[in-house]
Amino acid sequence: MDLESLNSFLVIAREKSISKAASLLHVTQPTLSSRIKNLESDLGLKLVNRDWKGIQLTTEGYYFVIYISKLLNDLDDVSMVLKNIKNKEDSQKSFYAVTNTSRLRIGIDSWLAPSFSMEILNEVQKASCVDYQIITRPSATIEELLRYGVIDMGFFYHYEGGSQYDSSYQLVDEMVLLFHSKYGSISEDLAELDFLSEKPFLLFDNPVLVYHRNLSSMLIEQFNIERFQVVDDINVMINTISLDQAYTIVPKTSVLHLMRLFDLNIMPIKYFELGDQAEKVMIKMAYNKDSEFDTTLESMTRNIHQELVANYGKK
Amino acid sequence: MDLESLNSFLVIAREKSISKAASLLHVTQPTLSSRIKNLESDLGLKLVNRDWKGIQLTTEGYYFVIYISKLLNDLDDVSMVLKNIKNKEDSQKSFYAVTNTSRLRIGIDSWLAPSFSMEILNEVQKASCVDYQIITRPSATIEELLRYGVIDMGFFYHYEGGSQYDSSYQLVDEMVLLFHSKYGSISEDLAELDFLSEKPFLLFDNPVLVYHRNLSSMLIEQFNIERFQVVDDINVMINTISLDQAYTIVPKTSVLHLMRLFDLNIMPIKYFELGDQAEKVMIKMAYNKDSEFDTTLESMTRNIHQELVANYGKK
DNA sequence: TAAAAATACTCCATAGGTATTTTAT
DNA sequence: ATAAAATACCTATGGAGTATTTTTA
Repeated sequence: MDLESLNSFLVIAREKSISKAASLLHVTQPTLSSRIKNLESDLGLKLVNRDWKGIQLTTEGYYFVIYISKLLNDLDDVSMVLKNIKNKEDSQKSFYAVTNTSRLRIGIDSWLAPSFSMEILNEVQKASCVDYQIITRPSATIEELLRYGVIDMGFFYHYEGGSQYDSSYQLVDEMVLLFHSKYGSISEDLAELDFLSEKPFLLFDNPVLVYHRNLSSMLIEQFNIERFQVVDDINVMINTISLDQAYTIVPKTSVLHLMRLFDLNIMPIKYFELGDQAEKVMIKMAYNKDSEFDTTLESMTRNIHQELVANYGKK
Repeated sequence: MDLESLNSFLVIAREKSISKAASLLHVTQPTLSSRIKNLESDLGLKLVNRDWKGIQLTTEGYYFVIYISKLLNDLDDVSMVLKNIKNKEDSQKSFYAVTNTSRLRIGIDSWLAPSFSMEILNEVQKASCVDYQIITRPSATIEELLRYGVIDMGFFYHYEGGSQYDSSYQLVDEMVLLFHSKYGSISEDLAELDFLSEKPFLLFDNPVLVYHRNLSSMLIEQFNIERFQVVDDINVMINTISLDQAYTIVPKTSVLHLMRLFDLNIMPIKYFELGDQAEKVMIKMAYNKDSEFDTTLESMTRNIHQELVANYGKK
């Protein structure tokens, strides 16, 4: 699987014709033909249906386009930014700030960032650390960056089977059920909830959120969920629920920053902590022992952990 | 630039040695040497500094790692999801929902989604359209997906030089200055603001947000901003400002869903609409004329546009 | 001198081209 | 018959290997 093929696939998807795409890309038709053939065999599935009038995307092809187009755009953008750093000296000042290597780098999982960044920023401020940078990425990437030594501290969801950290603290994140506030306060027994069958379950379509996907599969079986609605952004999720179009289950921390709004009834959403009725997820906080900030990091991580435990409770 | 090289670069970055990376990747040292050499010449810059003890990342190298690691993870995840659709039949039910082709697909820019999704979901509900999907991506991707015919309707920021749409409505988004509420209500004259020089400017480090980058460069020149803080997530941005660690400027729509919290003083943030003092950005709403939903789309888009204008004003 | 990376050179795998066949209407 | 994609086959580029040299503490 190479970038050239991925781009070719996008052009083919747009033109709905290998021949047209070929002339646009200044290559021959058989070349493109074999490119997507290779792509398909790499993935182990058909991306397009061939037909004498041209081609059309398969279900998988549609799904692939939606992700690949963002991916290639992202790559282009990063390359462009890097090239601009070198070329344009008028943007130097601001990009120096962005790329400055000597600052403290803290990575946070994108779902944890809305709530955790508050305690983290507070602690950074206390340590009177002026040059720092918060990097928000999916958990797997945060773990990787920590291993690479590119970030000094990381806050992320940890799945079983992941690597071990000696220099880390942890925190348990439990699941909460989110639903429209017009439904009465719910009892302990989930099976009694009527909207579980009336409304669709809001499924998070983000390939990156492995744990959410696994969790969903589990729930679907456990509660025999039949109807689904799909969403890929937490704000859209919140809006969907507040319009009573669906219900869902998320890790508590991802909506912690919103709970005050739920409680004050500023947002018509209620939540129910599932406790042992759903699998919990583990949050890890680790720092890089090889970092130049080593001693500071140790105490910062400990303080942040204490702060988080105090604010969000449970172990 | 190919995926193999990008992955090799990550392993080299982690191992801080070409030789070690080579043995891990089961290739020879000269092979890897030439791979990153090619990568560097593609990008037109040095990613690593060579030295007799091994290699270390340049400033640009650091920046690149942070983006590339997410990018490759994303690609792996998408491939994995697609493979799973085919293989595991137990996840069929939920993934059918995700990949179902016949539903109405609506794309929204990630920054517009928190506020716009409310009106859009409302309209979808009114049209009693049960099978729909909201796709959240950067504006450039939304435009592309619309052109590909992969989504039926799109809401995105439009930059000059972009393509034209006959089937579209538009809306002007103006800039707002965000700062801690402890500062008094500000006058019309930005030059008088004391915190403009006291606090750092919060820069959004997201290569995807071209318009924000351009805007920043403009402001930096206009107000001669010297100090910067860097952020890559809107929630972290809000938290930073509410801790009075910085101020910033964003398109109004991206914080519309939070303004009520600012006004009610639930969040200690004030905003000031910059009006003509900063360049405005254009929001486009377009639909796909070739879609099977054609007639419905026409009226839906119009209704949503009316609704948005009524709620968020100005043209 | 030693450990790492760069260079020089060779080879072969494969991507891409040309010519042709297949397919479906 | 036609317009598109697939197949067969050939060619040549460039990626990967081996052997060697350069670099610097």
